Amino acid sequence: MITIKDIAKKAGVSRGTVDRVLHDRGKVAPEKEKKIRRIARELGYQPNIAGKGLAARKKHIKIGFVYVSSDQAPFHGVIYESALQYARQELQQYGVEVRFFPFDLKDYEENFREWDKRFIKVVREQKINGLAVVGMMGARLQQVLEKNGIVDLPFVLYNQDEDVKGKLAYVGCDYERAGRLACGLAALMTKNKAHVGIVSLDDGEMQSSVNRVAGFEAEIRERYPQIQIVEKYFTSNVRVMDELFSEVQQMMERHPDMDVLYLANPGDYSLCQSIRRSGRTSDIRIITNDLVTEWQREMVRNGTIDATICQEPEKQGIKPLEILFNYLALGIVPETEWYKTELSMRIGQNV
Amino acid sequence: MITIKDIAKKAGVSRGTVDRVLHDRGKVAPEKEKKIRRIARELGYQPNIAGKGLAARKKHIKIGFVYVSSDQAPFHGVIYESALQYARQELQQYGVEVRFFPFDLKDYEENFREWDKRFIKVVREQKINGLAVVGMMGARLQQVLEKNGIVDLPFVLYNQDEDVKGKLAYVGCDYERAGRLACGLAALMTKNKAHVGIVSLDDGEMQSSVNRVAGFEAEIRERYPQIQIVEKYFTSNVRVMDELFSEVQQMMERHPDMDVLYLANPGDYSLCQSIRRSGRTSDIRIITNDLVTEWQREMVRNGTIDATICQEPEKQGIKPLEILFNYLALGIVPETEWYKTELSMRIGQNV
DNA sequence: CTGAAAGCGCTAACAG
DNA sequence: CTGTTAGCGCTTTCAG
Repeated sequence: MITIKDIAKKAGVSRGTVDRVLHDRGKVAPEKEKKIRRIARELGYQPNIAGKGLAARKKHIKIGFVYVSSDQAPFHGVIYESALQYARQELQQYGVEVRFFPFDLKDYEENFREWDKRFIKVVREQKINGLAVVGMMGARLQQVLEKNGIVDLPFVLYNQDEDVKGKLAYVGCDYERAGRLACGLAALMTKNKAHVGIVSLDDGEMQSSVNRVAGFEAEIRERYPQIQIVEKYFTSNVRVMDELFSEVQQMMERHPDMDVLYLANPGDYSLCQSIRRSGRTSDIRIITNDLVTEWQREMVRNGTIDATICQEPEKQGIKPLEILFNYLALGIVPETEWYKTELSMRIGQNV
Repeated sequence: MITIKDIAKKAGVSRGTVDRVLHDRGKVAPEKEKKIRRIARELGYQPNIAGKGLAARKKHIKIGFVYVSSDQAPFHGVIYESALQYARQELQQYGVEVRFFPFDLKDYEENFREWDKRFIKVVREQKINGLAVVGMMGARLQQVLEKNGIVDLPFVLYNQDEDVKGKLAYVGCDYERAGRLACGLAALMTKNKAHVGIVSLDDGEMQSSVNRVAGFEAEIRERYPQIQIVEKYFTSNVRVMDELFSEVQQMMERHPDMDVLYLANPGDYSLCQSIRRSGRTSDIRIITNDLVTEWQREMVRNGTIDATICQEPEKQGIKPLEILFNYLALGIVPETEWYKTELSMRIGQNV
């Protein structure tokens, strides 16, 4: 294994100088620099991670993690728990500290000034070196930081992509592909001729949901001409849980041939239970997204939900921290701008 | 973070002594030992992995990796490639060397004496510290080693479990569960009333295949009383690829209601293509296992295969090495005896 | 049985 | 601009 020491000896300089060249810090005489780079290349120098890891504690790295704390979003709960555990189990060993910034969607709209203020304060005082931010907040926070003179903070987004200055990477699934996968499942369930009702608990503007539906439709066009979407229903009014059910019932009455229901953004899964209890719909196949609570798992096990498409929430919590750690502590730039989480299909036998 | 130094100071001993106690090496005065253990516990000492990692090079660890090299087994090719890359990219950094021992199933039966001899020679001369061995060879190799006076080598098995002395862990899927999953898929495809033909390219004794079929049948008993297995056909005669197809055709003629074909151990996937080409079977659903060659992927994409169940071959190559490294270099004992690889379902949309 | 010292590879801090 | 030094946490070795 080639070490920085080998390079230094061969180049007739000190390890410090080699380090400077390899990390573009400080000034080094041009000829020396060239020589060092050449030798490093020739020898095929690969920095040793264990060494870097040990030395990383000198950097006193601090990472901020912004996440959705609402109890209404168990999916984000899993993300947070995973991040927390990773921070404590792994990053702590390298002297890296992680500051968590919970925010509640509804609450934030009312008290964003206060939230922002506290956020800025902590980022500034604690000298945060990088941020992992849930998509949808990235651009907003970047703006807030800039307004307060904090620039050049590396960002990693997760769960939802955004175009943000300083973005190192995005960690999350391909929602369009998730929709395609749902369509493939619908095809599998119906010998390629499903009559699909799509229901989503959002206003029809939510990116994830929009992309899922788009993927579903694209797959119909490209592969399953016999599949029909009989109706789409979007609603963001969360107080109408029972009403939603009666809407779906009416939908099914309007389309007696409907045999697949795709919940693009199911929110509360109680709808599935209501449908099953209503009896006469027992042979409709229900496809949902995500699987985080034990209750949801149980619904898949007992057939209330026929299939569901998951997107690795754990990875969405861990990977952003890992990317930031690699970047800040080890100097490793992410290989890709988009770390795709795996889309896995779950049925009763593999929840 | 608590270090070994903190413990030493608090206990009034040297770091060396603490190290001895914590790793049960050498003798330490009983009172000192107790004190050190107590302090370590009280302080919640957690060894630092980066530190251990760096110091690990002093151990000159060598790991042996025994794998199936046959070109007939692309699945094992993926395992090998993954292990190789992991060895080069990760383990090499810690000064760990990996010696690979390919063996060809047929060839081995003829020349096992020679193979064994070479194996023993390398293990002894290179002072191999641990072995990752493909299941089915574990017990045999353990025996050979013992006969040659080499004992106490830690083993990690993969792909197939065995009861082997010194086994640290097994890495592989739950084949019974894979069979259950296949049954769940069959149910999904047929509104829970499939007529299934099972075909497997083995003599009916192969563990993985036996367990898959058992799982399939168990799931029928427990969940899908309406599903029937119309026929099972096993053959290990590989020269009869075309014959196999005509066997399956006859099977389908005997059971015109057969609508799902489960290939428990497909070997060569050409059968699927033959079936599709024969035309009149276009609405039969085919479920297979594993997905490694581009050709197989293409068959899933274009609908020749409807669904397939994968078992993470990459992990089967990497994890055994990781377990051995953790054990030998970092002193970390595996948390579980069975590292289950994930069973994922693949259809045209997520190959 | 125990302590002291050296060193794994890398980086930051300091002194020139 | 450059070299030297110290140290991250751990393990091995050597000397007692």
